[in-house]
Amino acid sequence: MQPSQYEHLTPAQAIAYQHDLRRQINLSPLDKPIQTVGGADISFNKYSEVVYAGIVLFNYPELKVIGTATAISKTKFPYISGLLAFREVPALLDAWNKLEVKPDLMVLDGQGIAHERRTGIATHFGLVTNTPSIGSAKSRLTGRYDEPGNHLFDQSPMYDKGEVIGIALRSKPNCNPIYISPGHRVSMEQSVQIIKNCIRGYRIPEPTRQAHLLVNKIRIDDGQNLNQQFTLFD
DNA sequence: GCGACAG
DNA sequence: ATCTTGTCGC
Repeated sequence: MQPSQYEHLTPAQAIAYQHDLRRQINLSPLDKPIQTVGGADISFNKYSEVVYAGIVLFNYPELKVIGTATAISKTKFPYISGLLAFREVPALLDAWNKLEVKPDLMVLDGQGIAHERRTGIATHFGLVTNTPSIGSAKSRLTGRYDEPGNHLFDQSPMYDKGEVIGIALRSKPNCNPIYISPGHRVSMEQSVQIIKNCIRGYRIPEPTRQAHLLVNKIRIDDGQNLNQQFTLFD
């Protein structure tokens, strides 16, 4: 199945595809230390099919920005809880394909295996690109957990059907936790450690945080261009 | 049937 | 997710 064809899938077909993807997940630990990480996110205007995708590359663990890539495309696939990847991955791949050099690992805004079928957007993206990936979500999709303590990096495991599917991590005191889960080709423990190394005083880890700022900027800029074009005619 | 429900 | 200013709390 080609991501460019996702918009033609029915929800039932998308779910069937997730069952297929699930069998390909590999959560064995990374064998080599990573030197670069990428953060990805998308943005869009309410009621619009236009999506703005962006990826920011950093060296690791210093986290200096070493590159970016963006893409603007359209999607017909609606937002359906549990099927987020079918809406966002195609646009992210457009940005991904523009990168001169691919990062050793990607951090996505959403779940990895902390998903009812273990196929959150981070897992989906990791499988499609055959790249190690981690999911860092701002809210819970599924799984039960006890609230982690209120100190930096306090954590609590998330369970679903008897297995640990993620970690609720206190990335900043007095803020809600973030939900970390491996996407593909990285272990649960490594995922948490890498995300902790990407926290820079904000609740959201730097890769995803910078990607979010980037896509919002290109979205606003794009809106400015539209107004500018109309202005040229009056 | 009811409540939950990534972005 | 997006629309948006001030405001309560650490």
